[in-house]
Amino acid sequence: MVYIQIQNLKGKRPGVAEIAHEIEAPFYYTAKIFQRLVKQGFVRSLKGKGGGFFLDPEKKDLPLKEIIIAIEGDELFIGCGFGLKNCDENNPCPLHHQYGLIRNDINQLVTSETIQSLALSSLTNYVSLGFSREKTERKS
Amino acid sequence: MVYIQIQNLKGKRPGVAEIAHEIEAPFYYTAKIFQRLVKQGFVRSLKGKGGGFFLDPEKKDLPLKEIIIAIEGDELFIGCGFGLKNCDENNPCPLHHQYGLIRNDINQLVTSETIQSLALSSLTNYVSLGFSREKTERKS
DNA sequence: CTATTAAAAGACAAAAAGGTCTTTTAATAT
DNA sequence: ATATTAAAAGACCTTTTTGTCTTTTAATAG
Repeated sequence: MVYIQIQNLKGKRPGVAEIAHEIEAPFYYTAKIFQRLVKQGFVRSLKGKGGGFFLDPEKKDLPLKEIIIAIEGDELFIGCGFGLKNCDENNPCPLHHQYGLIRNDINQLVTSETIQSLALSSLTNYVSLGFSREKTERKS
Repeated sequence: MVYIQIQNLKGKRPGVAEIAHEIEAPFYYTAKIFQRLVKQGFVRSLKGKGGGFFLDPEKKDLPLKEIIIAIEGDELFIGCGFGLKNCDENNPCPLHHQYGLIRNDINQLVTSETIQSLALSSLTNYVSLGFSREKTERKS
């Protein structure tokens, strides 16, 4: 989704083949995943010539966290480091406190960053896409 | 494994039924997992009356990291936050730096903690097992 | 209107993870 | 020795994840 938004900001709409190549995933598998994302409303698509994927202007500022929760649930953000069901403040597992600090940082990261913020920083900073090895031109 | 060591420190050797109950996992599934851990040398076992699982004195001070790597590889400790194969310092993904900080903390945690250190802190501190809801007596 | 392009839908299939059960082996206690 | 206990081994099954392919639908260009 970040890659799509980066391309959108450049006025392009990438298709399955392009996205699959960038993230080094199989074509058909990537296609299926985006079918789900479109159905869930996170991404929009256009068929036919010049078609491809793009982000709804209202969705591009969603924090990563909401997208992750919609796709795989909130276990990462609230769950125990050992995966115990009964672990909480009253009944902490041996890793409870220390893992809690890390989990807080994860929450902080995915709450403050959005598809748009990551896309913009990829374009603004001297940071290549991470996806492919194409060279980014700097603004200067 | 931490639960086993806690029990070992109390002079007991828990069996599959007890461990499975504590971690709220199915009996047979738990049994299979420990068969693997025994085969890999992380845990030892004794059959028959009074039998059960216990940690080799030499293994109980292994950092969690080594155990995790042996079981599921080192992806968690070196991998990209977005799961990209091509992501590195020269070609960073949009999350590279920020996720790197979190990954460092994870590495720090699993490098400094061992089965023994966690077992001891469960027994020493006012910290219940996290596993069951049994009350811990304080030392005082 | 027709050809072309590209995603959507849905059927399949392979592989991995999760889970169950039976039989065998190795301890211990009597 | 024998009975009992408990893990080891391995067969088997179910569910989920991953991956592939064909057909259909929708958009655009000419």
